Amino acid sequence: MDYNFNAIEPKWQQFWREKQTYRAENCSDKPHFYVLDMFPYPSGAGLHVGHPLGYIASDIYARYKRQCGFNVLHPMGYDAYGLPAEQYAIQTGQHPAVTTERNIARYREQLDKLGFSFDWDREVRTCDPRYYRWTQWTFIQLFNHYYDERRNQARPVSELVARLDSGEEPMRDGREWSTLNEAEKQRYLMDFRLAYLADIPVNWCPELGTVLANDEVVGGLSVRGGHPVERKLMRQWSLRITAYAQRLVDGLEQVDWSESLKEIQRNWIGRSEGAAVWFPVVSDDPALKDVRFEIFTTRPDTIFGVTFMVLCPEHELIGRITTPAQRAEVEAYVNWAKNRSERERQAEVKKVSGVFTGAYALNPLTGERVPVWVSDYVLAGYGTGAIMAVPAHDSRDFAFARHFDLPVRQVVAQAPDAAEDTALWTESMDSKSGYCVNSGFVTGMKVKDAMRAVIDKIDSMGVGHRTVNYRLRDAIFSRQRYWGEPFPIYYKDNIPYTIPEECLPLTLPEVSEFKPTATGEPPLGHAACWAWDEARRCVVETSKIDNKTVFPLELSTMPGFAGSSGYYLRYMDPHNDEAYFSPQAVSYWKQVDLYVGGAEHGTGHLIYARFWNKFLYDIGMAVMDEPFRKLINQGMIQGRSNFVYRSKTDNNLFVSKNLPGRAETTVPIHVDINLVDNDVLDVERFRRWRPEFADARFELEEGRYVCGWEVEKMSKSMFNVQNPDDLVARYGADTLRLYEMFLGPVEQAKPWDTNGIEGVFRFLKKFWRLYDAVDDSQPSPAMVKLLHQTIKKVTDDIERFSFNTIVSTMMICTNELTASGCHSRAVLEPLLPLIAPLAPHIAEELWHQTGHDGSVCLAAWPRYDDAQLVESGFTYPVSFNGKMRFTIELPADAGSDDAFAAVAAHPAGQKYLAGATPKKVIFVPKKIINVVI
RNA sequence: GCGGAUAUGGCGUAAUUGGUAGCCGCGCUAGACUUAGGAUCUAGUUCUUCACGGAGUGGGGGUUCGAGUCCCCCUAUCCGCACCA
Repeated sequence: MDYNFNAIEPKWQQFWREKQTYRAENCSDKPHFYVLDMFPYPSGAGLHVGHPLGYIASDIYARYKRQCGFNVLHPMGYDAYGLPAEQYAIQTGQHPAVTTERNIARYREQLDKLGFSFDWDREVRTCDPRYYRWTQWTFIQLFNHYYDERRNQARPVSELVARLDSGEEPMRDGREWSTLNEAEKQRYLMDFRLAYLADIPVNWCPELGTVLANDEVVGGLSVRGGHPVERKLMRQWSLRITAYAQRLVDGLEQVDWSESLKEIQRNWIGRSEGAAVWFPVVSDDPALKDVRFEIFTTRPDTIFGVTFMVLCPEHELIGRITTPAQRAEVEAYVNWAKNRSERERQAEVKKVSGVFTGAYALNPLTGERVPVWVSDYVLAGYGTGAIMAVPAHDSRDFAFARHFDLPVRQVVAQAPDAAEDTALWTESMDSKSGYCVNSGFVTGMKVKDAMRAVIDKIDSMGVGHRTVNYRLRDAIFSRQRYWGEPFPIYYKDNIPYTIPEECLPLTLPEVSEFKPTATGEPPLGHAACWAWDEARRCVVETSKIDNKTVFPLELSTMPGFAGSSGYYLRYMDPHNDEAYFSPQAVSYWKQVDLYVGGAEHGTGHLIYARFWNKFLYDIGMAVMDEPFRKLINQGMIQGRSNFVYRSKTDNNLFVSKNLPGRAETTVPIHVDINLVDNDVLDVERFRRWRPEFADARFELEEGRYVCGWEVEKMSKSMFNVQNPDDLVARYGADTLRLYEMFLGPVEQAKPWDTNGIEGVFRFLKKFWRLYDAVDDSQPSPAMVKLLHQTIKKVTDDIERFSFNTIVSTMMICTNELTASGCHSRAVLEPLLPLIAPLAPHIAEELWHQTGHDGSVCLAAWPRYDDAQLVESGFTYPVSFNGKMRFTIELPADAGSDDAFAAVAAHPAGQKYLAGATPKKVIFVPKKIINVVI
């Protein structure tokens, strides 16, 4: 019988569905294991071959663990809120819920065809009220907690209020708590809440009525529509993720992630140690008597080289310190800087700009007067928005000093007694190696020692202290969008209050339009029913707002990362209507043991989810501080485009790639990769592809038209998108699964290329044929050894996620069994559980054909036997005195005399034994031989 | 500019982690079988040479009996961050 995947695959997929083969229980005697994929956003385009790469890898591991006797949780769901569905809604009026539902159905259909072992019973969708209820609930908890720096964890705001009420804790700004009214108290508490409302500079596009991300603005105009964009302060919800910066850095030590991804996160968080120093303003004006700037520096050792100071254009002190003579110029500059988009500013980094305020500050260590400048090379969002400029040892300060002709003073040199460095005529010396010079009490010290000494000094003088700064910013949590989670927030006297937890979910209301309102409010402003009745505790018509008992609800919605930050916890207990997840469920599964997904989420989802989890840990919900124990980043699948070459002189003539006539062709033209097989063009289908090619003629090489190719991004416009459905229809899911793994290491980025898929398909057919006539004959020792080698290799490879080599190993095994005509049940049967994780359908079918009941996907993982492995000749790795090690191959019947001789004959043996035989050779098969000389 | 990674046949890759470089697959060459196929099987395929042999893991140096693997210096490509004080 032929290998008919079309009959086999649907049959077993149905079998698994009916028997609920992959259902996970929340309690079991077995050890638990949680394998998770990053859930997809169900886009209208459906799955392409890049999506399943990670899913296949995780599925292999999940199946393997199941066969090893683990209770495996392997769920799947959808990140269903998002922009594309909403953009589509604006264009067509089609409700995002409808398109999302349709896309999910299509995704599910595509996923089902690939034979994944997901427990679909646990599916979650972020747009499902039964799910986002808990996203809203978490937001309320964030709102109601603050970060206690001393205990280093989130604590209820109510505790803080109690301490303020009792007078145990003074207010930070020195005011008296008991004298404040409700609004003032709430405003004060807002600076502590982990979810807080604050004025934040954003890119606001009045025409589009929305905030735009930096990458949506070019040259001060919106990418979509080309409307002007202004920098504007807007009240936005934010999450105080910066409170967790240190723990987010520290937690990386506990997780098994690639070093490069950890490094990406460390850089993103950007921890830097340094000092905060106060520079008092020099002025006769009594109003400025106690005014001082706080600066942050990582190079306190260079404080003796400060020749000027720079404030960011947004700095609050600029208005107060600017002298009348400079006022007009400063205001013009600040204004200019303010209206520059983030994009423009970044594009013109090398252009030096700035203006002198007329004011001077006092260097607290030297007592020297230095001018204070304003420039946009100092960023408002980092440190204190003010710096001490040391042009000799900072390249940016150097550029500024050269441009405005400010003095440059060397305070670090390669040697303590070095002459002044002429290199400083052209560039700064930023290196931290060397010695301090011209630096008062630290002169002659090494830079590193001076850093410590200066910090100690400013600390004792009371003009500064040691401190740590982070590059990480708080996460803006508001979106002026419809298709997202509504905030469980209403406003009373402009003060936000949370909806009572029992009233959740606060379901997304229907709106008449998905666009912003005429007054520039988010789409929820169109909702007829979007007001909160405080007394009746329910949502009522917007028209009933009276600000006495009925109040307006928040109109913006949460961003995409809200729903994806805790979904992995919900899978543990997805049907729970009483809680996010039960304590029993979370204390059973604990955390994700293996997480598979793209590295592009390194600075987004993977940071937010860790923050979310740490917060839930602090409030006693999660039981682990880190959510994802091991993480594998699947490499991006790029497209492999094909090209045809059109003659310059004849529009209908196409020249094959390797012909001399190629030189006389135009730029290569993209051709749909579905018309190409192994780079050979199907000329008939090409003519039918588009009317303009109907009359195409071809200059062929050896009767074929060979296309050119190039690796590009996978995109529709390049006709290089590969749809997995086509390949499943042609080769079956098992072949596709195997081939995606065979392509190369999972973690490596690689172009999609179907050129090798035939080989994998051939292997499965060959494997299938092995089982044509299984007999009960005694296998030869060589075949037994082959079996055990295969088991060992496959087991090792799965454990180290080297899935591409598993396929090779199975191919070698199949080739050898075929070549020696082995059909022995004793060898063939154990191979089936072995291949089941990779190609579950064929394994299942053959398992039944060899006379088994039940599912091979639940059958025990085969064990290898060392004794069988060494049956017929094997390799001894050898070590000399535990130091040297090398491999000697010996026949199976070799005795210790042969081992002595082999060691002595080996180059290493000749050198270290000098012709003598070793006294003793200890050898353990497949391990080490110690040679005693 | 800073940080990280990678570099092996015509192509995708492998190498028991310091021990015979090129497994497996694609492609290619030759052949077998054939009811002519996008089927199956066999042999060959790093380069160079008629051959013996020689060279060979981006380039250069080093450690070692022995280096694709470890160390130093370059080069190229990819990714992340980017005026972060």
